[in-house]
Amino acid sequence: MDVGSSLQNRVPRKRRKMQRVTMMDVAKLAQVSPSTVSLYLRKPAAVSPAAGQEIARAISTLGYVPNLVAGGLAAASSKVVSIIVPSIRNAFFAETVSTLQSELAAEGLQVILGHSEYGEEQEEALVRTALAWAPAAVVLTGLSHSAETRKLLQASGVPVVEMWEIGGNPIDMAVGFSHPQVGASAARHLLSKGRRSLAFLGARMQEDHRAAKRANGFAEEAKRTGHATCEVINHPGAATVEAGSLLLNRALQQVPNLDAIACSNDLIALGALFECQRQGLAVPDKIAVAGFGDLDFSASCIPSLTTIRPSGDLIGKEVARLILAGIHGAQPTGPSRIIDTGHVLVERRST
Amino acid sequence: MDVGSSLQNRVPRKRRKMQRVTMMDVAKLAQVSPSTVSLYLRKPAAVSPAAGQEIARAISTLGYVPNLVAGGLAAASSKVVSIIVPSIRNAFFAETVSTLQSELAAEGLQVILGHSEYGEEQEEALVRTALAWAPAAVVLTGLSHSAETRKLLQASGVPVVEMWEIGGNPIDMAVGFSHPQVGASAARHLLSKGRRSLAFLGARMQEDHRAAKRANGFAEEAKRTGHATCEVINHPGAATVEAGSLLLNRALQQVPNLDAIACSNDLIALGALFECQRQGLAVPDKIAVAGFGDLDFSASCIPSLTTIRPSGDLIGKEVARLILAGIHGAQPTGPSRIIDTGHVLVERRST
DNA sequence: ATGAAAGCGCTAACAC
DNA sequence: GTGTTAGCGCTTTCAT
Repeated sequence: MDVGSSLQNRVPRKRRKMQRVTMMDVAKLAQVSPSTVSLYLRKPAAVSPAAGQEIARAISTLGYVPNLVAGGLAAASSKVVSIIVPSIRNAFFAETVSTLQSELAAEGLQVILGHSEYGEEQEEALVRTALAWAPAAVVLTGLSHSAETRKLLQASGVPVVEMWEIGGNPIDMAVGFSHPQVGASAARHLLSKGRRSLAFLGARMQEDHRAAKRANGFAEEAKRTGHATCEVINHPGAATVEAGSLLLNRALQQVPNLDAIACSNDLIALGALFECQRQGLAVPDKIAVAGFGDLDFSASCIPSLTTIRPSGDLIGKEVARLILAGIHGAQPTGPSRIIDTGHVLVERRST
Repeated sequence: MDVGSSLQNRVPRKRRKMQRVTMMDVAKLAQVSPSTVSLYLRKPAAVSPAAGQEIARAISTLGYVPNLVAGGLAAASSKVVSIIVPSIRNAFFAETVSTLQSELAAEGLQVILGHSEYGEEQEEALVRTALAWAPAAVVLTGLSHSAETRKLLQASGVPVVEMWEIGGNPIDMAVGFSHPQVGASAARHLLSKGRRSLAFLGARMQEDHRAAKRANGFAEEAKRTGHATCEVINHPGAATVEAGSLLLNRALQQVPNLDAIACSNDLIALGALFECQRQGLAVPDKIAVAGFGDLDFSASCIPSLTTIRPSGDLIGKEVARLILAGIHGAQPTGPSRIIDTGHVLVERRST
């Protein structure tokens, strides 16, 4: 039992930081070399059963927890995936991040989270710190980024996945769907119901480029298909139920004989629904309402809400798949680096 | 200029990993030693203006990004805060995490996220990996954890903040409010409106201990104050609008003359509201409805929802404050390590 | 104010 | 299968 003595020279005369248990301590207790412990930790099958037993015992008696920081430094790539979304308060991104986190955690990857708040400079700063972690991958939202952000990412050589949007050219990989097409789908649906005086209600579209693209797709399809009128109305603040009420009122003022609205978000649609109820406007008889997102309440509100489901879950899964494939060696090239998760129009009572 | 020759021995004959720009490269370009660069990065004022200029120039021409992994290893504590919540899909936690992330990012700290999905074993695993990052702090949700989790955390010496609950004894620090008191507030409010046949509608209370405590507090207050009846009804699945509809129907069956309900979550309350509307039960005349959370829609739904606001934002701010105070040296002791953020009952039309 | 030197705890060749 | 040997890129005394 020479453990005690050898432990002593681990105590320097100066700094004393609670002396974390290291791999070396485990190695000593188990009577093997540190590299064997390291090997055991990464591929248990590669060490002899006997040594494995000893190591396992040592680990548990010492309560050893591997230091991933040191591991990341030595391996020159940390087990971290950095995810940058505009806001985690947004149910869409919360869903994707949640799924992504679970999928990646199952493979031993950690998620580092950042919020850009829809700002490109903020995003750039986040990307900079993200790269400082030598991450296994970085995940960004959308395809619009500052030139510097793209440069940083490209120069880093780190796998990059842009999510929630396709249709431009990605830095590296992309998983998502086309926002103009979502807008067009909504327009076609409303038009097919015989509606002709349309409005698109959106929030924060000066910053949220994806919402703006949905609005454009909607307006263009409305115009293209013929004799419908279409107004796009923006609320500069966040997409909330409250904003939905305000927007509906503005639409009512600006669009004569308004008979249908599409919203950039189900929260806005819900607010519009409430406002219609308050004003005694029958939905869908007088005004048809379509949303986007298929949120929690959309199936159960009154009337139930026709909406477009983007599948944040699926996006999360596909992003995870791409990242894990990259880590496990398979480097997909060509079209498999862009995945279209599509969108589904869910017709309910509100139209 | 002997820079060239010394650069050569950085290129080993074997692995070649895209040769990241290091602090040493910066030092060479700026004609100073690496430690001066390091110093400059941490306290720019401590190096001479001349050297500072050179270093800054070198950094920007090389596009140097410091490696935080290496820094964390050398400094024996990484600039990471690990946050573990039951689910980020839950608007409560999304709000707190969002605030926390912003506050910490402003001080150069990264947030690592984990989801326990309300499972203690899952939480334990997450805590284990969290500690593997030698984090500056770890943030947990609630006060219920496995014994092993507590032990791990205590042994690690890392600052721990438990949030969204107080009233037990925390591992280290706690920021939140008392859930039984929230339940009691709801009960008192309903009682004060003359209601006597009460029900508490909750979801996932077998796992969500905090919701269960709100239910208990509600039931006890109802009984304590006298001649009211109270039934607690649980939906095993997640707290959704859909669940709210189901729960209201069960309450209607189980409680004769039901005249008021309190819900463990505004989503459930919203579902109940919709179901009342569907069944033609006037709210609040026939049934009063109170929620918890003050979510986005609560002020604008019909009728607007009386609810209890827990202030996830404030919790996030206070947690950040505690963590930053710890890092900056000030070690608060005693009662200042437990912060009660309280709760506010927001009375609206539904009661 | 600046630099030299000694690690932080681990991984990954490579030899045995 | 196991141990030896070098680092990974940075921080931090301690001298100068």
